[in-house]
Amino acid sequence: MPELPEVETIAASLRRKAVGLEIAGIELYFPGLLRGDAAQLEKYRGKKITGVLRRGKMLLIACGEGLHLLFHLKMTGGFHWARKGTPRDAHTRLRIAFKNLDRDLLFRDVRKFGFLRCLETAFPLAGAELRPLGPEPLELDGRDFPSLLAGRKGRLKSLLLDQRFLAGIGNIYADEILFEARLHPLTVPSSLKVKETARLWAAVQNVLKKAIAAGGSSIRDYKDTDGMDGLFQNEHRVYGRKGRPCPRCGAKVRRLVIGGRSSFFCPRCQRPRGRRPSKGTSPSN
DNA sequence: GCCACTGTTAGCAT
DNA sequence: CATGCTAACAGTGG
Repeated sequence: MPELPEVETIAASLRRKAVGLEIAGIELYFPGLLRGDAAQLEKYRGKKITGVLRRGKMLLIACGEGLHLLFHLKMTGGFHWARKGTPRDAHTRLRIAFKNLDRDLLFRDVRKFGFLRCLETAFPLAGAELRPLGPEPLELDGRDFPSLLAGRKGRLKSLLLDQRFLAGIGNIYADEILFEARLHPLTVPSSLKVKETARLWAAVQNVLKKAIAAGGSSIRDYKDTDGMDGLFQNEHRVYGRKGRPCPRCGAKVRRLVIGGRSSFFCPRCQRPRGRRPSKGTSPSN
């Protein structure tokens, strides 16, 4: 589910509605969610939420005294508020109750890929989960972008999905970025010309900013913290649009499997150039 | 029922 | 090291 724009939307919402609340207790319904010792959760009782950060696709809830809750939502994780006493459904993995509040914050995750790590450090960004991440795409200086592509031999689509390259881009936004930049997903990154690199950088910025402004993309599971859908799916130009006309030239959008991921692109606007032989299968639908 | 597909990435192979 | 494929899980749709 959540890529950078969705996690940013969730973080902003929690920042507005959860900062300042005092944690009354945390209930863990699915032990597999927690990386680490369940006893750590006890330390959060009585702590106030002091801030909410996003790093790549990860969400960091700061609770003072160096205590942080680090969530990765993976494919289907998400938060929502529920009245105290509302029965949890089968996919609710965690509940956070607050002092003097009649609503709890619930974490749901159908596929159970998500995780929670309790960090007890003033420098959570240096931890094992966050340290390997590449730069934040919306904070990086564009002048530093070209060097990130130097010597990269794989496929551009796969590189965009590599969180050590840039943090936060997932399958939807990789395809939308490549379309906007008019670059074929199989392009060899190190072969990009100066102008193509500039187009790619601009596309990264534009697509992510527009998606955040729209509250992210809701394809099937994603809802924000208040149960609202994002709107950016209405602006998708290639993702999930196989066989439909390219909004730029009218050619039929094609689908390739690259690195096991569906990849949608316009065969006319995104010409194969500097491309390596496709190892992707040719899906029949 | 079976098969393909899904917004992620850790872990393993090459 | 860099790159590529797949399994982990649960649900949906053809």
